[in-house]
Amino acid sequence: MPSTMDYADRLRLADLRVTRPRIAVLQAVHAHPHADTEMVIDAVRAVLPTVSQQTVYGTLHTVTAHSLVRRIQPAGLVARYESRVGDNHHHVVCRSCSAIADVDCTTGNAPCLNLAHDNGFLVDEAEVIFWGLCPNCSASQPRT
Amino acid sequence: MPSTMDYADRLRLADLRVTRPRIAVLQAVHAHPHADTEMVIDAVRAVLPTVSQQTVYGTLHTVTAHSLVRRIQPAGLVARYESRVGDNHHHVVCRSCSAIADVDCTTGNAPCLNLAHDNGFLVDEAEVIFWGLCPNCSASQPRT
DNA sequence: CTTTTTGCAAATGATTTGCATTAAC
DNA sequence: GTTAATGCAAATCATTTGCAAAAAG
Repeated sequence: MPSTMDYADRLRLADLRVTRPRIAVLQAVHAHPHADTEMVIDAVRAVLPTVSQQTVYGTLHTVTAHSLVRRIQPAGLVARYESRVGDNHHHVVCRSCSAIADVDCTTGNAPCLNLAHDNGFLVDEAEVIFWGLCPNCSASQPRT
Repeated sequence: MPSTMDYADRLRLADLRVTRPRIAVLQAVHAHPHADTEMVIDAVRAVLPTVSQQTVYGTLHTVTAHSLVRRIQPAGLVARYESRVGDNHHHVVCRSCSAIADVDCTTGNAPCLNLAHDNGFLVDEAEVIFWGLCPNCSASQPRT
């Protein structure tokens, strides 16, 4: 697992100033995959109690823009963040409890990236979200 | 193109009461694919000027719940609605102007549904969103 | 020291909720 | 006549914005 030093280095590599709130945010996202902003705020404040909500919002925006974290936002849910970046993985989302899990790419080589007809769009990313029920929720809802 | 009568029939088939606002909402969604709520409100009021904003919100919710329209909400955008339902098609979204176009499914039959590992989730839908630049925006932004 | 980041407070904006009135069946 | 849908108003809630104070390089 990356140490505090690693996060400072990553910030420097991205030409960002190294601050305690930023390191705490990166740590929080790494420690809590798919956490939303509220959860990140809680985790950050466990280490730095005085960090403001807006700083966390701003920092998440900044580190997302510099690809230090990835933002995902399935329809109807608030934004979530994760530290796995640049590896083209996807997500399963529970319709009932909104739990999210990673899905490493599917059948062979991202077949969905091959558009039959792209309408003239210049496509740079294919985002796949699988919807369903997580193990817990499918157990409690035998048949809808 | 479906007539007013068709929309009434569809509402009845879904065990929904037939009202003028509902018919106007279904017409608006059909006439403006990928319209957001605001655009639907405008289109509805062009026909029925007194329909309230909340009625449109509520009606879109109701008809979505009964699968008469489909709701899509790419990350960072407001909810959009379309009348193509049940045909498992996907979308391309422009990062610059948020234009949306349909993408008919790619390699054969929804290959993305084959999860390598589903984490125990009971998956019922695979939603694919392609991100890029629409023809207009890629023309005005030669190279970013 | 200069520039960027932080914190505080207030604003924004899409969407939801509660309730009395009205329309569908 | 009953039940469900509409309209009005107010509330919610994630997220953004403006600006002065503090910290980073």
